[in-house]
Amino acid sequence: MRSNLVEWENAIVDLFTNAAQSIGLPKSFGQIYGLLFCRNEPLAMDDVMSLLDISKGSASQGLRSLRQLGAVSSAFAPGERRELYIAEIRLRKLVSGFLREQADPHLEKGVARLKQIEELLKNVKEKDSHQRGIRRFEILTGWHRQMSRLLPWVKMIVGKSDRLPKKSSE
Amino acid sequence: MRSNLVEWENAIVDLFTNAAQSIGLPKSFGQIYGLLFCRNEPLAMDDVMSLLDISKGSASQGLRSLRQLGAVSSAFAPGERRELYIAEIRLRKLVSGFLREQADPHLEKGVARLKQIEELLKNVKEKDSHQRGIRRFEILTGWHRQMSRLLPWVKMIVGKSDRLPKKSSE
DNA sequence: CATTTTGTTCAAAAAAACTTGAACATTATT
DNA sequence: AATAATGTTCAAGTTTTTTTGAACAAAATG
Repeated sequence: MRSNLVEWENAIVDLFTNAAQSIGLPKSFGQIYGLLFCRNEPLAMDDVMSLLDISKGSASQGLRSLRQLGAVSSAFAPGERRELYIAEIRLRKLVSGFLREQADPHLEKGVARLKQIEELLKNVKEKDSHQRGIRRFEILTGWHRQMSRLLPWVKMIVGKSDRLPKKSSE
Repeated sequence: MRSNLVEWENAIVDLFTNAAQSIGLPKSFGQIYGLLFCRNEPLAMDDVMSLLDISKGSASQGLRSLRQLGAVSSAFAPGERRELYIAEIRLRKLVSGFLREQADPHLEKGVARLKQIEELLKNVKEKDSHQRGIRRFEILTGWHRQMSRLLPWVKMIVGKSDRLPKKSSE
């Protein structure tokens, strides 16, 4: 990574770049979040662009999506016209934002799809096919229920001891 | 979807096609799993290819990966030389296979990356940067611990009432 | 052992996802 | 009001991922 950042910052940006990709987010989102995560002071979009060598478009879209995910929030500074950004570092918030924006919508689409399948099954004439379809429908319905139950638990569990004891004073 | 399947089967294949993509697996994996999920009898690779209109390569790779994920297993039938496949329908198995193959490796890579960051921090001369880096390292370590704790819970919770009560006899 | 059946591999083609940058919009400054 | 600063959008370009299919390997059959 060609760069403007110190070594350990680069390593962290890399770490988040990978993490982002592994949960299905673009590389640039990871880079941006990683950079903000490293810094104590809020950064402007311009800073993000120049420190990471990414385009205006990526920076703009990345910051917007990260804000929507609750992974980044705006900060204000006196005598500063530009919008400034800081990383959300509470894991609970990150996880719940991610689930809200990514998992929940899928579960909802799931309901719609299940309904559609149920409809289709009503028009099935052959007995065997119908019975087989009903069985599959029931299985999927069960899965859906279980996943719906799971998410709240995840949000809870991850919240437990979120904040670390502060060793180094800051 | 141009096809050889009945309507409701197509709808289910579609559902899994989407599900696969949303968890970062290729479309074709979803199609294959979806097809097997619909059927009572095991299918051969040939059947998968022709029923879904996908290439040999996709079928071969898809079946292999699905087996590795524990989402599909081989079945044998008398007087059949080809290998036959059936879908694993226990959600617990599906989830734990997915976590084992996808999440666990990332957590392990995470440990390595954290170690690397820790190393880099040892060479940091400026006090401020060092302190900031240490703090970030601690946060990441905490996150890692929490995620490691979470996964076993997920595997547990999804297992609870896995099998549905059988309404329609089959 | 030649042939057929079944399955794997992998380079090239196709498709999908991401990034860029220039044009546009909006709001502040002079 | 003109200019400058900041931010958004989106078509086109780039990169990455997925799919295809032909060549190859392995095992069964005649």
